[in-house]
Amino acid sequence: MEYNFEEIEKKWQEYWRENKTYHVDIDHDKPKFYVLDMFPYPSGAGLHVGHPLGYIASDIYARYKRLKGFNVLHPMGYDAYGLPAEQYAIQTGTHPAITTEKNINRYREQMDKIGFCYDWDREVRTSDPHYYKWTQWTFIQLFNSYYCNKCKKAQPISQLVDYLSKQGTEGLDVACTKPLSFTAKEWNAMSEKEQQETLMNYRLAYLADTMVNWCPELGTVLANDEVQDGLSVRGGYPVIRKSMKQWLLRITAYAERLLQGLETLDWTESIKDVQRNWIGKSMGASVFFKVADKDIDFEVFTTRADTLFGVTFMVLAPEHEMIDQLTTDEQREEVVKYVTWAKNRSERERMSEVKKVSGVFTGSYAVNPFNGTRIPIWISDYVLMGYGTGAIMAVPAHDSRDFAFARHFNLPIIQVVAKPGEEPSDPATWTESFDAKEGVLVNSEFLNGLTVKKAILRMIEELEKLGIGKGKTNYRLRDAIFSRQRYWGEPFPIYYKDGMPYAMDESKLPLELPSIDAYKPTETGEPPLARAKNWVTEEGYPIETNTMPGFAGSSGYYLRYEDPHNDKEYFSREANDYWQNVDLYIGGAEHATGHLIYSRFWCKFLYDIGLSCKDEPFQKMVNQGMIQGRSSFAYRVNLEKMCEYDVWNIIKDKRLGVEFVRGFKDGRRQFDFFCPEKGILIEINRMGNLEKVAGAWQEYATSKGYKLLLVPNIDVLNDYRDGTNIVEQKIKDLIAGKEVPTFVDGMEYQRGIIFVSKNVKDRELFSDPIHVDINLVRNDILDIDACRKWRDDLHNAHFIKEKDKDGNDIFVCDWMVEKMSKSKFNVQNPDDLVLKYGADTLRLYEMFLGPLEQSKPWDTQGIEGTFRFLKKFWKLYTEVSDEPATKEELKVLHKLIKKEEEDIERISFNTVVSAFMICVNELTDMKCNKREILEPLAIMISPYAPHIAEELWHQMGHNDSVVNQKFPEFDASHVVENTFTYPVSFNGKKRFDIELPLDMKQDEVQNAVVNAPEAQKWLEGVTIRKVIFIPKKIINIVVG
RNA sequence: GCGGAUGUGGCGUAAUUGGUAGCCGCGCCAGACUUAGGAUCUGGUUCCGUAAGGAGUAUGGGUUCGAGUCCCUUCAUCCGCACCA
Repeated sequence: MEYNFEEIEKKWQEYWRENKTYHVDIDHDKPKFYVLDMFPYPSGAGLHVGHPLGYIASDIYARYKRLKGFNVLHPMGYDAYGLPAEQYAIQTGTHPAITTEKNINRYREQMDKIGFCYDWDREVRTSDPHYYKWTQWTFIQLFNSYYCNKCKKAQPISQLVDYLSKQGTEGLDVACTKPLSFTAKEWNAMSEKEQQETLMNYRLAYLADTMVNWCPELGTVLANDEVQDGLSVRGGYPVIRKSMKQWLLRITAYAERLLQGLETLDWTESIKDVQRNWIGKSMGASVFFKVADKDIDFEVFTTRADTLFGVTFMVLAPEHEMIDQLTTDEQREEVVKYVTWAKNRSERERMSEVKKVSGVFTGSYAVNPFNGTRIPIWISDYVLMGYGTGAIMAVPAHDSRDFAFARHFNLPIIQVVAKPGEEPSDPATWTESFDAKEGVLVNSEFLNGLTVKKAILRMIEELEKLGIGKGKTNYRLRDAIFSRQRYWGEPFPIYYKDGMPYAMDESKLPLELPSIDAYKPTETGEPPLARAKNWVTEEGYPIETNTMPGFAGSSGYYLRYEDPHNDKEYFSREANDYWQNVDLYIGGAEHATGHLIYSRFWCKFLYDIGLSCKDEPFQKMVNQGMIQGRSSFAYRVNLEKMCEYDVWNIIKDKRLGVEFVRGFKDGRRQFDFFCPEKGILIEINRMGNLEKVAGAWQEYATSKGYKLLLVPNIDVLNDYRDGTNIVEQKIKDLIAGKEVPTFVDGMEYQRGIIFVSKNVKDRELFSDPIHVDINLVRNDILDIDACRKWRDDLHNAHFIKEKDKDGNDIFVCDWMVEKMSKSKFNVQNPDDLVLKYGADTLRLYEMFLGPLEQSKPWDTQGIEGTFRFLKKFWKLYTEVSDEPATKEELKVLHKLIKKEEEDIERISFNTVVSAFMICVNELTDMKCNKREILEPLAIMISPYAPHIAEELWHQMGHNDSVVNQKFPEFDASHVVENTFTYPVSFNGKKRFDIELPLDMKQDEVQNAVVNAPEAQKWLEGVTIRKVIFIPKKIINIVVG
């Protein structure tokens, strides 16, 4: 019987659906395992072969764990809110829900064909009110919480209100936007509105005026990770900085926990590094500097308190609030000019002109607290308001940016750190700063002689003693902007009373997204929700018109899968106690600073309020690499270049008896070829171009006494096609002194693209590669007929072919690895492959391609190999016998059991496919058809190729699903050997093999090897110095 | 500039702890069968060399009886971050 994958796959997909094979429930008799794929956004383009890579890997892992006795949670759903559907809505008026639904159905259809073991009963969609009810609910909890720095967790805001009413801000240590200071009396005297305003300083979800990334084109605000190089990641539209009232999440409160938590996670170092970098913790000191002749001071943040004696100027960011106070009257005009200029620069300009030094002097001086030196205070945009205090102490000797600034404005440079063992030198002679992370302090009074590390500590000590500074930790992480001026997102459960926001009562949830007439912002620039009718509470208070960003719904989705139909709570205690967090999370690495950090924050908050039993969402994560496309190119002839090339081949090297030169120039005139001896000028070009210049050039030629030959490209091409050699004949006639018409109209030129095969000689001199559809190419050989039909403009294309070794004409294409994309005609669609080879082949091949984490090109041909393997596998089961298996057969099986277990556990899926192939090759050679081998083998391949496994399992007489079996136990006794074939090396170079019993002792082994006939040749004339014998590994004889 | 990753046949890769470099597959070569195919099967396939043999895991060096693997140097490619004080 043939391997009919089409029938088999359809049959079992239906069976699994009908029998709810993949439905899971809490089962306290089994350990749980949670395998999750990153939440997909259902884009309109559907899946290409790169998308299912991670899904197949997680599916294999999930199925494997199930065979190993785990109760495996493996759900799938959709991150259904997103910009593309909304952009489409704006353009066409189609409700984004309709577009999204359509895309989801397409995704689902594609996924179903691949045979995943998702429990679809648990599917969630972020745009479903049953789901976003809990997104809104979580937002309310964030709104009603603050972060206590002492107990290091979120607390109810009511507790803070209580505290403030009793003690004011005295002794308060909580996360806030700005440190405030007031007494209990003052607090109690505040109006309700004032109190609400004050609380905004502490809430974990708060409303504030912020500089945001505003994208006018998209009409919305974007998060930092949604902007790249001043352009929106989605769409590539310009982004400007703008101040707007926005909802923010106080993620900065969790900076330290987000950083520390990384240590407990089994993620790649590179992703952890990206997150560490994003959080950007730096430990240093905050120092207050007094301003000379004024009774004010200002604060700077530095990580290098040790270099305080090297400070020769101060720099403030142009947005610094004290600029006005610090600017002297003489400097005012210039300062205002500079600040205005700096503030109006776009983020893009500022970033692209990083190297340009600009700045202005305020006229004021700060005072060095230790030696009283007056330090000029400058303003420059190389200092950012958003980091630290927006003011720095500049140490030009040891900071490259300060150095550049000092040199530009001629400010002094003082060296305070010397390289260990080196004398300080004159900074005036330096060409760059010495960014000394290690070294010994000099010119620094009480710090002299200390190492950098010790000096920092000592300086902080001194600062604290004087009460003008203290050790401080700074984070680069910013609070997450949580408002979007869009329609297609979760509405905020917030209404406004007296201009102050209030959270709705939880009983009002979900607050459903209203329908509106158009999806654009209003004429007055308000978000689309402002178009909704009656967008007010029952009491008539207006409801927030912003919606939540994409990461709102995707931050806690993995928890909802644990209890997706719960109407009463986000998820039940019971479900969460059982399923806990995700054990294995598979997805791309591109979410490192977005989803993966927001989810961790979300989780930690839910942990703090006692909802999630774990404070990290994804215990182990694997980031699959990208699948790249293998594009095919045909070389397209550049007519000009080719014709010149052809003619040159006729005349070069005195082939026609006279010398020609290429590229002859006379003044502004330039000709392709020139023969000085006979005075012949030759120019090759398009007919049209030749006609234009013919008159003038003829005149020039006549005046010089030259003969002119203008050759239309077409003549050269005709020579090429029919070998008439008219061009050659013309040139010969000219040389012979005959009269030749300057140019003769050639035949009618049929416009058509000319292609040239890859290995045609000198092809690179006259052709350029263009993409051709990979479906037209097989083994790099182009199907010319198909290519002609592919595009209208190729109907009459001409192909210059080459010969293969049998003398057949073929057209060879070149290839290149690049991104898989429609425009490159290199997209492989999983549906097509499933149709042609079946899902099992596709699954195996995607894994076989290489290590999951690595990026690799998709080889269109390679899939045939795995297809052949499955056919070979199928054949093993043709007639299953009940005879007992032989020792060798058992050994083959158990080798595979061990290999598969070990490799799946270490996420090495590609090597398992190889191992299957080796096993099947060996069993085929042995003609093995024993049930004792084939039954466990069917179970073992089921994670990879579930359909064929299920079919064969049933064919062998079983009525239950292969999915519910147990993974076979490895029995080491089947693989023990009593002999080993040792490689014998001389001086580390392997010379021959020798089979020896494993229990042989060193001296016996030595004897056997030295006396082996193959060894004699290598022992001749040398002495044995040493014999290395490693049992079961190698024998190495050192001779000399 | 900083940080991370990767570099092995024509191609994708394998070699799990320092122990036979190139498993498995694609492609290619030869053969068998054939209704002469983009089917199937068998054998071969790192490079140089007829061979014996030699060379060989980006580069140069080191440690070791032994290095793709460990250490140092340089180069290339990819990714992330970037006036972050």
